[in-house]
Amino acid sequence: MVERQLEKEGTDRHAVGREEFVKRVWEWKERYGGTIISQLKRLGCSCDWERERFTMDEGCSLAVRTVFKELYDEGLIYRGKYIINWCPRCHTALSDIEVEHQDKNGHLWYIRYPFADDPGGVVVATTRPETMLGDTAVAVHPGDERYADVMGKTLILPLIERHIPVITDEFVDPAFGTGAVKVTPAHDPNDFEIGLRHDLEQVNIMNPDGTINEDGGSYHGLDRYAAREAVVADLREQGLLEKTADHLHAVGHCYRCGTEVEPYLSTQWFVKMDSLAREGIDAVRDERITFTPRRWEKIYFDWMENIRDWCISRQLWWGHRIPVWYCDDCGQAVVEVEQPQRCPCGSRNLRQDPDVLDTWFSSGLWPFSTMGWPEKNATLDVFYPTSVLTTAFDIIFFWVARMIMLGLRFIGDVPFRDVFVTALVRDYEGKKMSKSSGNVIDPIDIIEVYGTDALRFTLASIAVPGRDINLSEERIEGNRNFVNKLWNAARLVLSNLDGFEPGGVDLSTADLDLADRWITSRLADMISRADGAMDSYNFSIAGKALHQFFWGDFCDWYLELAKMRLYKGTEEEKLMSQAVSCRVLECSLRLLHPFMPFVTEELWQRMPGTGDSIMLAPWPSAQEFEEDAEAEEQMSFIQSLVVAVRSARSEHAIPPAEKVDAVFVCTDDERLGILTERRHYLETMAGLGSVELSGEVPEGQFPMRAVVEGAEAYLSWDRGVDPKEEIDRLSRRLKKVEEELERTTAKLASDGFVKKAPPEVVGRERQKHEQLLERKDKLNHQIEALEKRS
RNA sequence: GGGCGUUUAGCUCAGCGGGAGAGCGCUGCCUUCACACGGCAGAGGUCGUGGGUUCAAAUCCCUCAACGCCCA
Repeated sequence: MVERQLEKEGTDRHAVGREEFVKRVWEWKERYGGTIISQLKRLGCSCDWERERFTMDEGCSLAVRTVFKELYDEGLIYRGKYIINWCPRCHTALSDIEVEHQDKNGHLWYIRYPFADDPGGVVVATTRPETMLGDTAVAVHPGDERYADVMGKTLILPLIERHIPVITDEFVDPAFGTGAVKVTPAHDPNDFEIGLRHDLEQVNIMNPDGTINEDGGSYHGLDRYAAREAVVADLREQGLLEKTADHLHAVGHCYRCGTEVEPYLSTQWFVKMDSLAREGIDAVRDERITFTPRRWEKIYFDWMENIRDWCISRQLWWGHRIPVWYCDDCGQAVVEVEQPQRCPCGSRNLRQDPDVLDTWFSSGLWPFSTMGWPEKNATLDVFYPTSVLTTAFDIIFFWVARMIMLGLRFIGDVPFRDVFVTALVRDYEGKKMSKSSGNVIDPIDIIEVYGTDALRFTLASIAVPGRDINLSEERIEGNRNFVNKLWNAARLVLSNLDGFEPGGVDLSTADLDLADRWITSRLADMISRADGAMDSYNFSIAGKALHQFFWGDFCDWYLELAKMRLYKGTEEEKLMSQAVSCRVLECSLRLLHPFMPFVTEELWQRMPGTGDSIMLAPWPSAQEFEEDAEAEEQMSFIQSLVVAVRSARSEHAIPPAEKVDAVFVCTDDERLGILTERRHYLETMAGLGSVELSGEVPEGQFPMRAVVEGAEAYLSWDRGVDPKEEIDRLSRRLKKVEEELERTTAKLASDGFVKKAPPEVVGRERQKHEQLLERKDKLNHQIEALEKRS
């Protein structure tokens, strides 16, 4: 960012100098570094802010120097001249993973290299003709018979006129191009390896800025792209360009600035990876560390098993300076944690290595450098290892793998137990958000419109492990409505607490109403589902369970029924209802708190008998509530009748305020008893006038009818209902029942099913079949009765 | 080239061996004393294609197709 700023000012870091540049980066950091922290705070993240750290802090710096020295003394850090990835714009080396590959349409140029002594020559194919200026051999596969007679011959490198040998190497793919490849040890990683095997000269033809140097002959001074055109033009003129073909190939780009990366021969510092990687692999293989979802472990293994030494030096000015000093007098390199005063040879002429370390080198130490390491201390003892690291997949290589390796090496234990790989938040079309495509959603903007609670609940409830999130505003809006629902439900509960004393009712011994027992049981069930989901990082399932419980059970049924007792009940009924409402609401708030921290805190503190902060309240346990199968079954029976009546009313467009008269018929005494006891539930929830309960089908008109499991409803409305419409309505229901019956009949008729399926599955199917038969029968009777009368 | 993921209601996605689901959108009714950012009811799907395993497949295996991602 600072470099971009300088560019706008028409200057660059070389012009302002190292000291000034570093000063400006610090200024930038002071001004904008707080952005992410303030975003986290707006999101309601309850971190221990006193422990906030920055990678360039002095403590981290000491850890970095200590690690460097230890690894150096052990021989795991070394300096050498190798092919690295070079960014000609940043003027620095990059590690392998800092290079991003993109497929590009290029060309494959076929170039003839003439023999030195004979007529003819060898044709090589290349995607980068300009690098031929640095060629020091041509290679073919040793088994390639086409080239059997040219192996060992000498060629003349066109344009440069250098004599180069034809060598054989297993690496060459006979199927690619002509089967003969040019070898440029200083400008291609594979050629570099070939060069070492065959002791070839390494001719570097490029300057650090990507222009051709004096070893590039007449092309000296041209940049690499201009040089390519010039080389191709000259070859064509000399008749050495055999042909040009279109070719798609991957081109590496700098992950910071996007410039095409140049494989470049230079002296850099490296970390030997094999032993570190092996320990890192073992830690995951024997499950001292577990990834969620598990499939990321495979990605981790693939990378760790094919890892190459890590180039850690950067020719940048911002970062931890490499703790190496070179003696001007004896040439020795001195590696120390603190700046040495003199060289072991006695000289005081020491110069520190100008390079800095890869930022991921210091980041890799984060789990312990932030806890005061290398000093032994209580923080480290208590908090290392941490329980879970949450991150996105694109950071597994950069950071997670390195934290694991360095943690194991320096602390002797894994830095964390679980690695939870979160989904990536993409835009509504599933595109990765990026500044260049302008589809970035700033969480702060969303928060301004919908609130943090809605955003958090949305992210959590669509976070399914292993799947990316397409974030759309509609979805957030829906959850903003849920926050609103929560607020209003709480308002209802809190505004009806006259005479209520927290703790005044002992719910464990109280004589609870059916609705109370039912909601408590539902709550217990929801808690255990949510708990299980959270344990396995299934936030989506947990969020849905909470949403369904709170809106679908608590608001739509429990509170509607509670109103009856709150507004018109006896003093005792009112108290009971207040107590249960409060208890369920309070518990819901605690469960919802991780998803919606702000609204739950606000409401919780308004509730009677709660403490200072919901953040300090214990997590609810399903054991606090009783699962009550009987209450659930009775309630669901009543619900089905209510829904049946409401359907009939709605489909005949009877206004909600109008009362409907009903006779409910149950042949089963127990069910009849339930209805008798809870007739007021039916009255309130279904909008009924006169209600009669009976063991027998009633005489009379009853133009609306309904069948549910175990009961029938006969309804009439004083303003009349068209019997024809009712016949149609019931026939539609009948059709559905008959369709389902066909399926169950076929299933039960199958010998294989009855014999081989588990008995409980067959039993369930039989029961379902019986119920469908009963419903079909009753619907038929009802339709017939209506037809007779019309 | 190697690997991974996705394909289910108009849209966004859950479900991953025994009853096709949610949210949004849509249709109808409702200014009911917490909430119209609401209530009630409803329409809508041969679960990408073609095979296989199984008594049973959206769910497991294989083929293909489309889209996306990672690595080389």
